[in-house]
Amino acid sequence: MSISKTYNPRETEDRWYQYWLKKKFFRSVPDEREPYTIVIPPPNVTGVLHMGHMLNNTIQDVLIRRARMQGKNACWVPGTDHASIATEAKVVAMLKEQGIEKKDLSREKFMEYAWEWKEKYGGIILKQLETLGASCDWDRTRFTMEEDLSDAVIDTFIHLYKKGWIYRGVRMVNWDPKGKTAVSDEEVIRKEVNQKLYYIKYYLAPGNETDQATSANKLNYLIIATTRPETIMADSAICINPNDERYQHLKGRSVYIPLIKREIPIIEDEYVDIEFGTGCLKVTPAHDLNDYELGLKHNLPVIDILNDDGTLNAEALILVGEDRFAARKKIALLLEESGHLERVDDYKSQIGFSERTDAVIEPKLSLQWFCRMDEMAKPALEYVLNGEVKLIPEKFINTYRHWMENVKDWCISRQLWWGQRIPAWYYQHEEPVIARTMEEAIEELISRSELRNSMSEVEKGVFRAQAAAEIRQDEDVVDTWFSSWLWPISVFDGFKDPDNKDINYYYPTNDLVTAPEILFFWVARMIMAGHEFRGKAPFKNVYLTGIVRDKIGRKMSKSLGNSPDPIDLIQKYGADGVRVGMLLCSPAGNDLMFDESYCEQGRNFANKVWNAFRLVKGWEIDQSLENSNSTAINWFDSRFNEALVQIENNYHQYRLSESLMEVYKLVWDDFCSWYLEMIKPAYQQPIDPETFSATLEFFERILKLLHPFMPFITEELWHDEIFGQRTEEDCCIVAAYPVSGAINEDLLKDFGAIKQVVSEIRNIRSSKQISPKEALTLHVKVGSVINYNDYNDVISKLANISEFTRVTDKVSGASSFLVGTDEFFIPMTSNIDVEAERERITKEVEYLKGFLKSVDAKLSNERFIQNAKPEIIENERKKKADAEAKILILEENLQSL
RNA sequence: GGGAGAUUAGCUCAGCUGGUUCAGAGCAUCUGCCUUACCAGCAGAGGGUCACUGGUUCGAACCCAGUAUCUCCCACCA
Repeated sequence: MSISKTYNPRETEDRWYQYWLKKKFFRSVPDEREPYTIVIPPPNVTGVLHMGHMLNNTIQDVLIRRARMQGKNACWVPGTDHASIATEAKVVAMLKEQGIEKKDLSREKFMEYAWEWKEKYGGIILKQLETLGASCDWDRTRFTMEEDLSDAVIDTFIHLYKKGWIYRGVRMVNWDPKGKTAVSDEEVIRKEVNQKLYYIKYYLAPGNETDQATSANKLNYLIIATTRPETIMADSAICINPNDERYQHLKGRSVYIPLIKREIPIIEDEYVDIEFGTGCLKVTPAHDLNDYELGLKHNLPVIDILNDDGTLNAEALILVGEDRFAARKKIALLLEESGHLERVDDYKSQIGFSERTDAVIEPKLSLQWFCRMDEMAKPALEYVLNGEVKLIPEKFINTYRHWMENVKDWCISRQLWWGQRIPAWYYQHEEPVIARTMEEAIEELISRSELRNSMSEVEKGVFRAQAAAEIRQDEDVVDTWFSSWLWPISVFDGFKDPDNKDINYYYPTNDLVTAPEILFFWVARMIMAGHEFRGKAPFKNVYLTGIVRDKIGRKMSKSLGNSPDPIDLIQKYGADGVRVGMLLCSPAGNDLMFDESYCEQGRNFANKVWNAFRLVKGWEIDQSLENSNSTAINWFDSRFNEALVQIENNYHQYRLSESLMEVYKLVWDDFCSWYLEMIKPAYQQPIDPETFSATLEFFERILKLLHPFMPFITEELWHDEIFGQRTEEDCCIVAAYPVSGAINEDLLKDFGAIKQVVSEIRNIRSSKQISPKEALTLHVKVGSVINYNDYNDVISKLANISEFTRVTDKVSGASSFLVGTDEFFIPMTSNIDVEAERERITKEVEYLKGFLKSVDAKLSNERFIQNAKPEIIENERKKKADAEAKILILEENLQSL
C-alpha cells in the first residue's frame, strides 16, 4: 500500500471530526478531575466566520485541546449572541426585500419573522467552527435569547432595579437614526471626517438707544461658525464669552435666526472658547450634548427638530421631511441665496458613528433606562489591579483602569423588538412597576394601593381586571450586552439554579480569549456581573488577541474586501495549515499582518510531518539487528525534553506562536533533519527493532505536541497500524500530553559540536564541489573533552565519512577546520590551494586577536574587576583562554602550510 | 487635547534581571543539489550603526532624557 506523497487534508478532516463527535470527546460533565473551562465569546447569531473569529477560536481550541490532553476536564462552551441591533437590521432589510415594512407589522409578527430568520441562518457560524476543528462541547450550545438566558436577564434587571442601580430618565443619548434606537457610549465609534465649517450671519434684533450709539461703527450682525447649519432652526440662543473684548456690545442683545427669523437671546458663558471659530456659539440644546448642558444652565428651551429617522420634523418650520444631510446642503444654499452665508471652510473633525449600522450618531434627548456603573466598577477594577484577573498582555491594565475610574452610566434600553423586553409596566399615572410578568406587576400595584387605602377582595378583583386591560409593558428591549455580560454565569444556568453542579464546578472559568475592542463592552461588564451575582470574577485570565490586518496594515473587513474567506483558506490549505498559518503570525497581544503565505507555510509543515511519517512507515524491521543508534536516540530524547520545557514556558505566558515555533523547529530540524537522518537505514536496508520502537515512541510524542495546533493530521497518523492496534478510545485528542523528562546536558552540548563538525564538512564539500556521494576521510586532533568515539557513527553517516580516526599530529595536505579546540582534517586528493587556505586562517586569527584584545581590555580594567559579578569575570577569563588556545592552533597551522 | 504602546535583517517577530544563548528565529532571497520520506524538498550562504541625539555605567538593543515616525485607546470644542 502506497501513501500519497503529499498530505491531503480533505480526506481526513471531516472524518476525524465526526469520529471525535461520535466518541463524545468534546463532551464535558463535572467529575473529580480539575476543570478547565472556556466560554466562547458568542458570535452574532447571523454572522459568518471571518478572520478575527478564526484567530480567536484557533487560540481557544489550542488551549482547550492541550488542557484536555493534560488530563483536565476540558469544557469549551459554544453559543451565539442575539445581537439585537445587527440582527434586527438584517431582518428589517430582509423583510424590505420582500416588500414588507417593519412599521406595518405587529411586534408579534415581526418576532415570528425574526425567529424564522434566526433558525435559518443561526447555525452557520457554528458549523463553520467545526471545519476549523473547534472542539466545543456542542451539547452545551447556548443562545443569549433562549428562555433561560432571557429569564436571567430579566431577573438581573429586577435585582439591580431593587438595588437602585437601574433608573429611568431623560438624558442626552447617542441616537442611531438608522437603527432608530439609542446606543451606549461604547457603541459609538469616532472617526475623523472631512467636513465643512459654515460661517453664518445672524442679524441683530433692534436694541436700545445707548447700545446703538456705542456700537455705531459695529456690524449689525454676528457670525457663527458651525458644521451643522441644518440645526439653526433648533437654536435657542447665541452664546459669547463674557470676557470677549470684541463682543461687549452684544451683551443683552438678541439676534434673528436666519431664514426663520426667530428671535433668540445672546447669552454669556465662559464655556465659549474665544479663540475658536468666531468666538460666537449657537446653542442648540436638543442636538448637542454641550449645548444641552448650557441650555439647562441658562434655562433655554429645547427645540427638537429631528424625527427618529433623522429627517426634519415640523418644529424645523422649513425643509420638513428632508433628511438631515440633504437638509444641510439645502440650507447652505438657502443661506447663501439670502445673503446669510459668509463663507465655508474645509474642516476636519471627529464624528460619532454607530458601531452596528455605521449611521452618524445624533445626540438626542430621550427617556431611557440606565444602569449605574460606579458601585459595580469598584470591585471589578480591584480584581484586575490585584491580579485575580490577569489581562494578557498587561498593557491593557492601564486602559482598563482608566475606563473603570471614569465609567459613566450605561444606557441599557434599545428601541428595538429583537431582544429581552424591559420588565417595566405602566399603569395610568403610577410609577412604573418592575416585575417579571404582568400578573406580578398588577399585584405590585395592588400592594401599593394597600398602603394608601385598604382594598376589599372584591375591589381587588375589579382592579385586576381593569389593570390587565390597561397596563402596558415598556416597548423597549435591553442592550445586547446586558445579556452578554451574564454569559459565563448563564451558560451554566447560574441564575436559574444558582447552586447547580455545573456552575459550582466550572465557575469561575479559566481563560477568556477575546478581542481588545470589547474590553469595556463585554469583559469589564462580565467581571462586574461575576462579582455582583457570584461574588467571584468569571475567569482568571483574559487573553486579548490582536486585530487581524492585511499585509499593508489595514484592518480586515468586508467593506474593504481585503479579507479572505476563512473557509476558502481551509479548502486550500487544510484546517491544520490555516491554524498554523494563523498562529505563526500572531505575536501575543499584537495585531497581526496576515498574509496567505503563512497558510502555505502551515500546509508545508503538515506535509513535512506527513513525509517524516512516510519514511518511518516504509522501514523493514530485522529482528536480528542490534541497536546501533543509542547515541542518536539518547540525544533526541534529551532534545525533546529540552524543547518541551521551552514550549511549556511559552504556553504559560500565552505565547502560543512561540510555542508553535518551538515545536516546528523541534520537528523539522531536530527530528527530521538530524534525528531521522542519523538513524535512517541505508537504501533498502532494514532497521533494528530497538531503534524502530524508539522512533515510534518519539513520533507519538511529537504528534501529541502537535495535536493542539494541528488536530487533524495528528489524529490521522496516530491511528496508523504502525503504532499497533489501537482501541476505539485511544485517540490523539485524548492522549496524555508529554511531560518533560531528564535532560542530559553534556550530551546536548557534545551534539552542538557534532553538528558543527558535520556542517563544516558539508561546507567544505560545497566550497570544493565535492559530491555528497563521495566518501571522505576525517581525522581529528582532540583538544577538548569530547569523546569522539561515541559519535563516530553519527558523524560518518551524516557527513559521509568512510574513515574517522584520531591523530596526535597535524595532517598535511588536508582541508582543516576548528570546532572549539578540536582540529579536524580532511585529506584532499587534489592539491590544497595553499594561498586560499592561508588567507582563510589569517582572517580567522585576526578576528580572534581582535576579540582577545577586547576581552583583555575588560580584564585589565580595574573597575570591571571591581564591579562585575564574579561569574561574569570568570566567563571573560574562559573566553580569553579559549581564544588564546585557538590562536595558537591556527598559527601552528599557518606555519605548517 | 490626554494616555498607552511600538520602532531590531527585505517581511513577521524573539531578545527575561545591562556582561558569548548578544546581535537571533521563521519566512523570503542567493548558490549548489531530482542524495527514492518530502522541489510543499535537501545542503550551504549572504543580509542589521538594534529609529535618531545625548546621558548614566567599567560595559547599553536593553536604563534615563529629548527628537522623529507609526499604532491603539480615551475625550463634548462649535
